[in-house]
Amino acid sequence: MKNQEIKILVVDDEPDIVEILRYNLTQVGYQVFSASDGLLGFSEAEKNTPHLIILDVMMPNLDGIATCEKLRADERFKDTIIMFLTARGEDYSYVAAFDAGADDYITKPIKPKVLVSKVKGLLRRLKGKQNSPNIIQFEDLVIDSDSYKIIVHGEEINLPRKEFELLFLLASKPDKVFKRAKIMERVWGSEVVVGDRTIDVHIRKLREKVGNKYFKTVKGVGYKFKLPKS
Amino acid sequence: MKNQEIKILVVDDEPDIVEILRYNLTQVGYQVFSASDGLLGFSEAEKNTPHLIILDVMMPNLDGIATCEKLRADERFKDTIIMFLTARGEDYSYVAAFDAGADDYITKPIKPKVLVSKVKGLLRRLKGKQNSPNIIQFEDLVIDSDSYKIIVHGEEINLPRKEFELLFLLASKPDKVFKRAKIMERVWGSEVVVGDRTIDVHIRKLREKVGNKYFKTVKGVGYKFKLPKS
DNA sequence: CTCAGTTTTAAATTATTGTTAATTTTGTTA
DNA sequence: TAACAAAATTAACAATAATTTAAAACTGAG
Repeated sequence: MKNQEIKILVVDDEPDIVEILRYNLTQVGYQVFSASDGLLGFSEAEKNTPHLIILDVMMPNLDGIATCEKLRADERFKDTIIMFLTARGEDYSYVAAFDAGADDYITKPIKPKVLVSKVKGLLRRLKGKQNSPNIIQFEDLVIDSDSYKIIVHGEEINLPRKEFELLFLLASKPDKVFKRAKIMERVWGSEVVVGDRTIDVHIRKLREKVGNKYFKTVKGVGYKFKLPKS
Repeated sequence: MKNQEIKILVVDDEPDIVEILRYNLTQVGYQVFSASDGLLGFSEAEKNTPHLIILDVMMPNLDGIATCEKLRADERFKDTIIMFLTARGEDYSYVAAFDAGADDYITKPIKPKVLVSKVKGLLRRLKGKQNSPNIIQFEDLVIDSDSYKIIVHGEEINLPRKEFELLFLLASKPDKVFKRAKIMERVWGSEVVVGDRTIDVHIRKLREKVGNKYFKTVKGVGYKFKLPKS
């Protein structure tokens, strides 16, 4: 995975700090997003699914620790690396940070070299594990998660977000049945509450657009992505 | 995975440090092994395949960095988490550590709470990955609980939920007789009340689909899954 | 603010699965 | 082996779950 493909989200209420981080990380080639408090940070994370999130501990609305807990409680971010930003000497806070599920922390004032080293180190780990290729391909179906686009025997189709994510989830483990609860958790997130019929409707749209043959209903359990040949 | 099942290897030449680590980690329930230098550490790792290894940077025979590189070069340890132990202030060393493929580091003097927090955090990540495929297999029968599907001499059959769960239960302990009450509890749940004939009917359907030879009735007691050969 | 596209809900319909009840068969035991 | 209880069998029925449609609610871009 190239640096350009790596998304980092910076969450801090001090614009100066955000800028320092953005500057240094952009310099090395990462894509940087930002948000000014925990709540906004969480929605930003939902939107971009960044690879790494840097959270300031002290923030309005939802502090770093709480944000981290919220993220860790969410299936969608189980592989996301979380890093804390803390003022030097606040010793208590970084114990709490690790308890909340953080992967590392960095102290203010920020030293660019240390920052970049840490980030690189943390991301290195990601690379090995990142066994989810951005493109899934079967006979006459290509699923490209960079552009939220699929190609069905030559024809290019853009899928809306939820539809795409549902398809991507199912297709990531062909033949595995995903229970409705799991689908809910992975595609909609644990906090959102929507009816079960919503999943059905999205499946229906996918069957329409992608092809009925790919989707198998397992009544009472969930759905699975079926390989055409088998 | 329970804490008791998690193996941690501590490699350091200072017995005091080893003891501090061992004490704190054992306290939380982990299994702790130790070795006094890099070479011994490596053989110990080969013997126990620990989930996490804590390496001191400064060690005789093979220092931490070199040991880490040696471990990382070995397929068997590609999923092992490696953590470094370093004296505070040796800034250079932890850059080198990450380069060698470390996952994290901790500075001396060791603060127990920080140590345990870090270890927990790193292991959290491991837990998600450790998913064993839930497949039971006999001669000409494969029961795959990921896909709610069975294969009987080559032929794929999709089973409805209750039927599958009943089959899975019985097949999970071949030759063990499951009492009707037990089956009821496990497949239907304790709140639901249905007649005893319901089980019979499901068994019948399974005999039809999976093959009569697998199911043995124990009159007055329940049913068991019988291995064809035995 | 408005519009187009997306997402969710609701309700009628259809399909599948699970349960029951009536009947036959089997196995056990006196 | 007759008599009884338990289990198998069958088909009809009930319950549950999914599909389909259409329309409402929401969202973000301009």
